[in-house]
Amino acid sequence: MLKLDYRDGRPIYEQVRDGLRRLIITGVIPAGDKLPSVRVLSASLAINPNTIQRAIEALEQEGYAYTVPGKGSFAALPTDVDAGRREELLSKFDAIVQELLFLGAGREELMDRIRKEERHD
Amino acid sequence: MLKLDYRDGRPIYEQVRDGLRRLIITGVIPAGDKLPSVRVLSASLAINPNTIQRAIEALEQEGYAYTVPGKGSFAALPTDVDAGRREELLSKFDAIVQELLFLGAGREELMDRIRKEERHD
Amino acid sequence: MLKLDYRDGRPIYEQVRDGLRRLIITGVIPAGDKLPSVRVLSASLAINPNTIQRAIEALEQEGYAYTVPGKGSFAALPTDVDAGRREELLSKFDAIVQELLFLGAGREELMDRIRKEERHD
Amino acid sequence: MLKLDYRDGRPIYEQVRDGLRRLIITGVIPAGDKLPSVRVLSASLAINPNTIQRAIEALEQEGYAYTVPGKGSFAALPTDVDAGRREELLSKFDAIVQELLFLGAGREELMDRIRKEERHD
DNA sequence: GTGGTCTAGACCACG
DNA sequence: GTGGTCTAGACCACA
Repeated sequence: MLKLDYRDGRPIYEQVRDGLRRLIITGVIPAGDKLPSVRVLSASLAINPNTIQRAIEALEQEGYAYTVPGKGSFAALPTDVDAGRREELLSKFDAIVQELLFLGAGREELMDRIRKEERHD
Repeated sequence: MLKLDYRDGRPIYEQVRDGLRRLIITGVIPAGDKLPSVRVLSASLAINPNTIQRAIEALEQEGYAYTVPGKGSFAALPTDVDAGRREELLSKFDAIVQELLFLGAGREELMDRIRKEERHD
Repeated sequence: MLKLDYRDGRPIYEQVRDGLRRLIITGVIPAGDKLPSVRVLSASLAINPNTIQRAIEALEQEGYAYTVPGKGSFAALPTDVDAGRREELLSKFDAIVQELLFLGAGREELMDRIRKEERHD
Repeated sequence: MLKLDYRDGRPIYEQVRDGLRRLIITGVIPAGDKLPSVRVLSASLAINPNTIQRAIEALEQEGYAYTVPGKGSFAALPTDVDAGRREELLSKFDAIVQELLFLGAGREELMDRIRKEERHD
C-alpha cells in the first residue's frame, strides 16, 4: 500500500505522512473511513510505531485526518483541511510552474497535465 | 537581494540556495553572469561563509551554476540544468495539482495561474 | 441534548461529562432533577453504556451529581460541589486572563464578557 | 525554573509546554530570546530529551516559539501566536466564568482578579 | 485492540 | 553544541 525509500533523504515519517495523504486524496481511503492502525502499519512497513504515530499526528495537524482515542484514525473531509495548506500549495504551484517554464516547458504542456489529472467525483 | 526567514524551520543553506536559484530563474541574474561572491553574501546576510558555500555547491549540483576557480560562480544556461530536476519538478507538479483539485480548486483557476506567469524570453 | 464531536481528540467520556455539567450549570437540569439515564444516553448518543457510566461517576466526584441506587442520578446543589473545584477554576481563570492580556485583549473587553454572561438566579 | 508534578495526570510534555509558555507570557523570556536548550532542560528536569522536544514542538505549533535548526528555539512575538488560540481561550474563559458564577462567585470578584493581573508593559 | 505517553540511547544535519 | 530523526520496548487510558 505504501512505499518507503530509505535512500531518499526525507524522513521516514514524512514519507509515511505523504503516502497516507495520497491515499486520502486519491480516494483510496474515502472521507470517514479508518486509516490502517499504527500497529498494522508499523508491522507491514517494518518501522517503529512511534514513527508511524508521528506521521499520523502530522496528518491531523494538516486536517487530513482526525483521531478518536481507542478507536483509531479516520480520513477527514476536504473541507476540514487547514485553509493555510491551500495557500501553501498554490504558492508552491507558482514556484514550480515558473521554474518549469524557465527550463523550457511549454504552457500547453503543463495545462495538458492538469486536464489529464483524474477526476474524483 | 536575498531574504532569510529564521522562523521557518528550513535550514539556512536551503533558503540561500533557493533564493539564488530564484534570482537565476527570474532573470535577475542572466545566464553567464556572476553570482554574488561568498564573501559579499556572508557579510550582507550575516551568516557563516561555510553556509553560503554549501548553498552554491548545491546549486552547482543541480546545474544552475558553475564555478571557475579563482574567478567565482556563474549562472548556467537552462539547458545545463540537470535533466533529473525537470522530471522531479513535473512529478511534484502533478502531486500538487492533484491535491489542489481535491481541495476544491478549479482546473481553470490553475490554468489561469499558468497563463499569468511572467514570461522570461 | 448532548453533542459529541469525534474529531476533537478528547475522550468521549469527558465530552459527555462536560456536556452534562453544562446542562446543570445552565439550569437546563435544575438541582434535584433527574439526569437522563445511562440507557437513554447510551442509546441516543450511540455509545457504550460503560462510557456514559464513567462520565456520570466523574460528575459525582466533582459533586455536580449524586446517585440513588435503583432510582438514577440527580443534579446536586451548587453548594454540594467540591470546594477544590472552585479553587481549580479560579486558578485556570487567572492563567487564561493573563494569557489573553499578553495576546492583546483588553481588560474592559474581558470584563464586558463577564457582565454579559446570563444570570442563573 | 519549571515545576513538574508527577501525581498530576497530565502528560509531562504538556506540563513542560505550559511552563515554558508561562515563562514567555510573563516576560521572563522576552520575545526573541532563546529558550533553554533541549539538553539543558532534560538534564535539569531529569526527563527524556524526546519529551522536552515534544513540548517545544507543541509550543511552536501554537506560535509561541520558533526553532532555528542548529541554533536553538526562541520566544516569538505575541502577534505570531496562532489566531485560533485566542478564540479558544475566549471560549474557555466564557465557560469558566459561567461555571464560577453558578458556584456562587460574584461578578465583581472576578473583575477584580482581572484588574489585579500584572501588566506587561 | 486502539492510540497516547515516556524512557534510553543512538546517529545525523546544521551552523 | 544544537535540534531532528529513529529504534526498541514499556506502560497506561480509552472504547
